[in-house]
Amino acid sequence: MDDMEILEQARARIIETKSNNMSLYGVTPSIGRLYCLLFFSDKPLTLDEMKEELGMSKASMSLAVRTLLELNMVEKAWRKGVRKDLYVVNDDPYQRFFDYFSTKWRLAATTNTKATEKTITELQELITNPDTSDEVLEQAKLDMEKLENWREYYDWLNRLIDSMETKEILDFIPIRRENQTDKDKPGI
Amino acid sequence: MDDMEILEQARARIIETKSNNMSLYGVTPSIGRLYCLLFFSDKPLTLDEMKEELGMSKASMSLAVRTLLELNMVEKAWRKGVRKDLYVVNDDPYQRFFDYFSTKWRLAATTNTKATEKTITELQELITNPDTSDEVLEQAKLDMEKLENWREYYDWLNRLIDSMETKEILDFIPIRRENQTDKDKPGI
DNA sequence: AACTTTGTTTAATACATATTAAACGTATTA
DNA sequence: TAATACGTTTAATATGTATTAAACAAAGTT
Repeated sequence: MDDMEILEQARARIIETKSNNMSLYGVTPSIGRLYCLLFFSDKPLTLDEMKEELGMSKASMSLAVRTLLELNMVEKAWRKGVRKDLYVVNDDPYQRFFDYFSTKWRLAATTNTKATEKTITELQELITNPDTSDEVLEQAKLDMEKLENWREYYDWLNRLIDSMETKEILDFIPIRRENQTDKDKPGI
Repeated sequence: MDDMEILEQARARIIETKSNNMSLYGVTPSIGRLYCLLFFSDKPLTLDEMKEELGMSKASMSLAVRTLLELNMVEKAWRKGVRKDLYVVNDDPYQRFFDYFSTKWRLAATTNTKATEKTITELQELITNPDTSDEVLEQAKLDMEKLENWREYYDWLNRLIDSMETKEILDFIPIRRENQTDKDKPGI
């Protein structure tokens, strides 16, 4: 096996693993493979190049790229004299992780909070209303307790997402730089 | 609209919102509805009761419950004299969140770390081998840099998941208790 | 042991989503 | 303005996953 084959095989392993695990970000393996293609590419790619490389249609590439753009996993690039749209990976895994939370999870937290608060208000009215039957009253009280527990959790979740957006989370879980050069090390 | 209808409608809103947002946990809306059914139920339910309530087959309920069990979102319950299996929700949203990370995300982090480290080793050999062609050598060096960046990130991700498993994350993002009773409050 | 009850697996079906070819709109070039 | 290049949308198809009925296995009851 020559050296080029070794390199290809090494990349193939990463692509295989990565494109499957990307289901955690809610994307399909084929979108994951596109991400990996861009990841290993040393230059921005066009839709035609992607289509060629992955053997898929241009329409698929267009949709896949849009998905990755929405997740902030790829970015548009620009090159003088090139009319076609070019794309490169956003090669910061931390940012990718944080962006995912500040879009998808934030949306869920917001939606849930709204529904929960509206419902809590309604239940409150039901509970204070003297016409409410005993059976419904008891159920409403139980539901209230559960929903307030959830509301508290969504508040916590929002603060967790805040800490990712502001990167304050890195104060708590610091990045351990590997090839730390001398000038980066704290002084004696 | 009588009080029972108001209660039902209130629950319906939560169920609607929640069962859709649960796609973040990688489960389908129908599994989400099952989770909500158990959430609002004031007693453990059997497969037959779930099937009845949601109008689905017993086989579906069996599969759905297993999925929720794997995610630690429901637990088996037991009642004297009841032969059928009983299930209740694990009603701790924080725990549910943490469990999700310590299973799904941990698995991804572990898998990716292994693939990445194995590949880094291979690339290292390729780089130190004097027979490697210049073209491959250059590519290998670029790949190395990217992969080491990722390895660092997986290390960070693992430590984040650690902090959820140990709940140390709550030292950084504390829970804001709402109906805090006097005895819970810190002394003067 | 024979008969029930309960939960799971299997194989078939229904449903949803990913993918594509073709039509379309828009910008660029000549 | 006509002609070309490019990306997106649309409508149809392919593929995969969710769901179910029926067969099966395991445990409980008589």
